[in-house]
Amino acid sequence: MIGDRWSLLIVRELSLRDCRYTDLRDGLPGIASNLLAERIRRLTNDGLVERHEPDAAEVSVVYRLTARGRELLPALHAIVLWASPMMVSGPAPDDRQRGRWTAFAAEAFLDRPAAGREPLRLQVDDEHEPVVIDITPDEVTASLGSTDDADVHISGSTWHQLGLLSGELTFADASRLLDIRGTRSDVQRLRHILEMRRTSTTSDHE
Amino acid sequence: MIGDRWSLLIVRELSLRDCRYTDLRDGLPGIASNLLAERIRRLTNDGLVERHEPDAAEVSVVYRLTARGRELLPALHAIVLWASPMMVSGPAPDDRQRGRWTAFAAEAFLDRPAAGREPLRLQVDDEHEPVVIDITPDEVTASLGSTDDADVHISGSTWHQLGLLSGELTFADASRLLDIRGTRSDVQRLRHILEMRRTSTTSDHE
DNA sequence: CCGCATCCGGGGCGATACTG
DNA sequence: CAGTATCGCCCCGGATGCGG
Repeated sequence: MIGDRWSLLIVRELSLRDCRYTDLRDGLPGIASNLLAERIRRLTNDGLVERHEPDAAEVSVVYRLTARGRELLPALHAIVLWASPMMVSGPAPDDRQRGRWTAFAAEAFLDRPAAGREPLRLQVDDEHEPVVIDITPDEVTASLGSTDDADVHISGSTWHQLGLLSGELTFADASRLLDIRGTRSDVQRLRHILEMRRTSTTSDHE
Repeated sequence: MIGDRWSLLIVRELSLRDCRYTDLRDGLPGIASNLLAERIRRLTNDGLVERHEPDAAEVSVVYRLTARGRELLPALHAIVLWASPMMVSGPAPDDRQRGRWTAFAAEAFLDRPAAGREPLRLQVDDEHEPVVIDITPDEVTASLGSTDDADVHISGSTWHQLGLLSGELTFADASRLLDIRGTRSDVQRLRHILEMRRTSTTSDHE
């Protein structure tokens, strides 16, 4: 059900937001449209994806993950955690990175344990695709776009943003490479959250 | 590196034991030999697998996971946990199940949290491929073969064994479907361990 | 036997074009 | 926007061969 090409990537796209057909097409550079159609059909038949017909307020068909499809997220997160060292340290010349993928890696890295008392909202300023990351004690959610009321703003290279939010860079290193703005206490809270995750996931290989 | 066909399955095979070329071929029904050779080459070049030349005591080339390759196990475990409901409840007519795959699912299900004070050794009697599962406070390891000093013997249908050790069946249900033998206290300990994992992973959907 | 390399259909895949 | 249709190609699967 999920072993063939593109299927898990479609799930990844749908994990961040419900998508129209063209959203998926844009989010999966290189996919052929016949393959996208067939993969959606398969995933729908297998009960991982729902097709949502447009009602009065809506304009277009929307695909969304079912509960069963969402159960794949821990597996995707584990894969992303495994891959993030390579994404950060050795991006090939023609590798691309998108803000939404940074968001997904951040969800993977921050998801599991508790994350602090008060909610924290990050604005990750990617040139092409800014994302907002909300960290609450219960969960971490990312969404595309910009907000006015972020606690911390992170701008700079997409790769360094990924390094920070995936735990590959120490906060100290990342703050030299990125521009991290916010009140002293909010930045400290972010640092604390990230360092908690780092010690619990990485085996301190440096 | 791991998205194409067979690669992750090769990692799965190597996670249980070091394998010769033909071991892998046997463990991956349906793989073509040219593909196996090419996948091994890729995985080796990418640093996930090591080729071990036969020394004096050895007879044959052996492949084994590198540390980096072993870091994929959490991802594989997450996939297995996601898949096990389908493996247990709806095995298709031509689905196969092997003892070693039961062992892998058991590792996935039991791996994470602490597992009790004293080590517990299970003998899973599969007709074709019996496995021994050692549960210690620190880790769960499975190996192929039989042992004399198991604490608990589990015999019966391979599917039911998988259901028990992957948490899909309650211990009560499984003990009706399987033959579970051991001292009263050892069986209770097994039951306790399995029920701990069940409550922490499943959302009690029954 | 073991560890591959080679050869050979067939089908999935990738790119483009097309349509309601 | 949401797909369908078509086409060439390469990758995959299955069989066989072959030196160590």
